[in-house]
Amino acid sequence: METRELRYFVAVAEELHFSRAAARLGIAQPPLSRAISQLERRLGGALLERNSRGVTLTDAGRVLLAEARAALDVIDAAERRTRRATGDGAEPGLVLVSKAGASTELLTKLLDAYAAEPGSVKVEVDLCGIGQQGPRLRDGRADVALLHRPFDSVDGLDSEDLLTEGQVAVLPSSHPWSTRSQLRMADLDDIPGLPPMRWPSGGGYADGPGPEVRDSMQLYQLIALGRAYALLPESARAEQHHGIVTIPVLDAPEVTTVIAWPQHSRSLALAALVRTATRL
Amino acid sequence: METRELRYFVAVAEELHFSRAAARLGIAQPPLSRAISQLERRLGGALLERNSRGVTLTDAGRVLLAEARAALDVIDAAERRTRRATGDGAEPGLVLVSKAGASTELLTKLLDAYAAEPGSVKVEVDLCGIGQQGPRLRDGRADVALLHRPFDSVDGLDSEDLLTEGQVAVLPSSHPWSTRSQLRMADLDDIPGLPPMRWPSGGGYADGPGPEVRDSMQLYQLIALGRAYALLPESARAEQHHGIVTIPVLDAPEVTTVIAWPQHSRSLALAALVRTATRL
DNA sequence: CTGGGAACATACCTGAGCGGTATCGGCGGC
DNA sequence: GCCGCCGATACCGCTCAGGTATGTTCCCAG
Repeated sequence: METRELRYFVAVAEELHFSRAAARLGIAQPPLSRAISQLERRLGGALLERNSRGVTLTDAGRVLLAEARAALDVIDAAERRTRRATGDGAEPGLVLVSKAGASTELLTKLLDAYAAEPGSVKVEVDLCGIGQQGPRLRDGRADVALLHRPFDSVDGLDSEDLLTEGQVAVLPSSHPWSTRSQLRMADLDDIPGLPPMRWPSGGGYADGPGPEVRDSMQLYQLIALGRAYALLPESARAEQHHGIVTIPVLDAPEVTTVIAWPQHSRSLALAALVRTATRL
Repeated sequence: METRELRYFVAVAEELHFSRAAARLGIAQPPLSRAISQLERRLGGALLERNSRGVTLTDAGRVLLAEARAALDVIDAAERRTRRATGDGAEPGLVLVSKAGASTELLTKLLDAYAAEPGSVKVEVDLCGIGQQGPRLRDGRADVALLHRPFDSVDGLDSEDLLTEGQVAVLPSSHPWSTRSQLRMADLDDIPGLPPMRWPSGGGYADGPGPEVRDSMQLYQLIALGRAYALLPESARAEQHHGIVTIPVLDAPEVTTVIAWPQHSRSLALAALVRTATRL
C-alpha cells in the first residue's frame, strides 16, 4: 500500500463523498474512484458501500480508516524527525515540550544541570497547552516531554519517573475555605458554589459543570475570579498568583512527573538528557 | 514520502550497498540511486555518505532508518488487519495469541466463558513461541494477546491485568534439591551445576551460561535432562511432566498475566472478550 | 410518469516518472 | 598503471496517475 492510496482513502472515508474528497485532495473525481477501486481489489474486499446517494464505510473500511490515520501520522512524524536531524536549519539540538506553567522548578533545574554536562547540545523548550505534549512527541515536533501521570497518557512512549508529589487544592483567596489548613478529597465534592476546573484529557474535555481551560494562565485567572477550583501538584505552590490560595489535600492521588520520549529513539543527546533528569 | 521510497531507503541502509540493495528489491541499481537522491533532495539533506568504497549512514539517515522501519511495520499491520476484516476468507472472528504452554488454565476458562457470552464470535487461538505475542499483535496477525509482565513488554499496547502470581523453580527430579519444600532467590544463584534457562526477551537472548529455548516443550525437556532450571509462574505447576519438580520460590518477583490489544482498537467483539477476561 | 440533477463508474487520452540498459568517473588494490 | 568495484549519469520505453468527456443509476420534483 502506498501512502498516496492511504491519503486518498482517508479523504473519501472522512468526506463520505468522492467529489468533495477529490476537491480536498486537489485531483479530479475519476482518478480517485479508480484509486479506491484498485485498493479494494488489492485488499480483496469492499471498503465502501456506494449508495448512489453518498457513501458509507464497511467494517473493513472502518478498520482501514483507523489504521491508515495511524500510519499516516507515523509517516509524517518520520519525515519531521528526519528533517530535523538533517541539519538543514540551525541544528536545534533537542526539542523539549512541557505544559506551560507546570514543573517550572524541575524544568529549570533539569535544563541547568544538562547544560553543565560535557557534550550537551542546545535544548529548545516548547511550552504547550495542557495535554498537548503527547501529540507533539508522537508527531515528531519534539524529542522529549515532561508529562504528569495520571493526567497524561504515556501509551506508546518510553518514560522515566522523576518526581512524585501530593496535590493541593487551588482556591480563590476570597473563598470561605481559604483559611483552612488542609482538606480531604471528600470535601471537594461539595465546595459551596465552586465547580472543579476541566482540562483536556484523552483528546477532549470530560463532562461536568466547571469551566474548560487550555493553559495555566486561564486556570489561575478563572480561580482568582472565583469561577472554579483546581486540584494541582504541590509544586504549583511555587507559582505566586494574586487572588488564590493553595491548601494541601491529604488523600489526593499522587501525581508523578515523568520524562518521556518516543520508543526506539536512538539519540545520544536524548539519552544524556534523560540520564541527567533521573539523577536530579 | 511514499512507502516505496521508505522500502528503498531501508534496503540501502541495511545493506550499505546500492547494488545489493537493488538486487534485494528486484530492481536495477540506477533507479535506486535516483530514488534515494530524490528522497534526500526532498528531505533537504544527506541520508547516506558515499565513500566510493561502500556507504555509511549519516545521523539523519540513522533517524530515518528507525522511523522508516516503524512506519513500514505500521503499514503492513494496517494491511493485514484490513484484509482480515474484509471477510475474504471464512471470517475468523478474533485471533488470540498466547505463549504455547503458558496460562493454559486461564486461557481455557477465558475461551469457555467468552463462548458462553451472547453475541460472541469465533476465537482462533495462535500458540506462539516465547516472546512472539507482542510482534504478532503489532504486525496485525492477532487481535489480542496474553502476556506475562515483567517478561513481555506492553509498550505501545493497551492492557488489563488478569492474574498476579508468585513463581516456582522448575528443577530436574533427579536434582539433589528436588526434595526441598521451598527456596529463595539467593539460593538460585548457585544451584550446584545447573544454569538458568534463557529465553528471548526484548528481541534477543540475554547473555549467560544456560541453554536457549524458544518454547515450553524445549524448556521442560531440557530441565528433565538436567541441563538447566527455570523460574516460572506458579500456574506452571498444573503442567504435568516427567522428570521435573516444582518448588516455590518465596521471594521471587511476581508475574502478572495481562490481556493486551493494539491501541485504538475499535472492535466490539474484542471489547467483549476483554470484559469477559477481567471478570474471570 | 417523466425530466432533471446528483453522484459514482467507465472510456479514453496524455504526460510524468519509474525502471531498464549503457556508460562514465572515482578510488583502491595488485 | 591497469583493472575491478561501485555509485552516478544519460537516455529510452512503457506503465500508470491524472485529466476530460460521458455513461449509469437513483432520487426527486412536478
